[in-house]
Amino acid sequence: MTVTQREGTLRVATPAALSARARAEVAQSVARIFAIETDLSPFYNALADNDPLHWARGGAGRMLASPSVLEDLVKTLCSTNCAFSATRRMIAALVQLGGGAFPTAEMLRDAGAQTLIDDVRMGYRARSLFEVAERVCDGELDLESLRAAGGAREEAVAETLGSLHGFGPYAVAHAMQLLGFHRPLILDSWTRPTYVQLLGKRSRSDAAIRRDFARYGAYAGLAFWLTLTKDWVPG
DNA sequence: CGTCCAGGTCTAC
DNA sequence: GGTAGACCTGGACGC
Repeated sequence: MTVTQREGTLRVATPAALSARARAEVAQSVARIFAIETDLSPFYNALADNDPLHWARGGAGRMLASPSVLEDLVKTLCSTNCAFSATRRMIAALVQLGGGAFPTAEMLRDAGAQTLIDDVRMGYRARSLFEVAERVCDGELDLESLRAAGGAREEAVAETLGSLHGFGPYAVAHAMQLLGFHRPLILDSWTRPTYVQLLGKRSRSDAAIRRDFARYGAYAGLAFWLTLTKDWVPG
């Protein structure tokens, strides 16, 4: 499957023709991957002409996400306390567990925590992932309802995510960005030094960093991310 | 071959 | 409320 952009429209090409049902599923997945329902116009409109992020009005700021919230949370969990190469290895192992696609909550639960340890080699993260999978299967946790585009409340989402084992401040902030809540700053061992270097300073506390972006209000976390990744944007 | 630690978090003081 | 110590794993290092 390939996705191309032309004249403000995303076009999806598949190797073979799809049924109407499959087309709808692909369309929904692509929409979620590119956060189509996220409306960034309040952020863009609030940027003054002399704002250092004024360039973002060209359309920057969409976070690439996964088709499902579960997948985003698992990927986030697998990014904690390890090198990015390890994150990718764990995700690849999970996809193998899923038979070539990302596994469902049922598949993760049925696999069992020990398989997550022995085969996926997730280490102590296996417990956290298994607990989430179990709660989703039990109907106790409705992850898809946490999307901003679905009308979820920011405070409630932060509380729910924070209550999950293995989800501390970094993981919650990261997951919330992917869910369409752009306030929390993703503070980790990459963003902190990157920002400090950008500032040309020797160090800066988390509190000071938050103060630097407080004026962006509900988009503070997005503003922080855009500041760090400006050189990722072509042109 | 041992030590360190990377896109952190939890627990126990 | 703040902070050591432990925690799986596997690359990257020093010796």
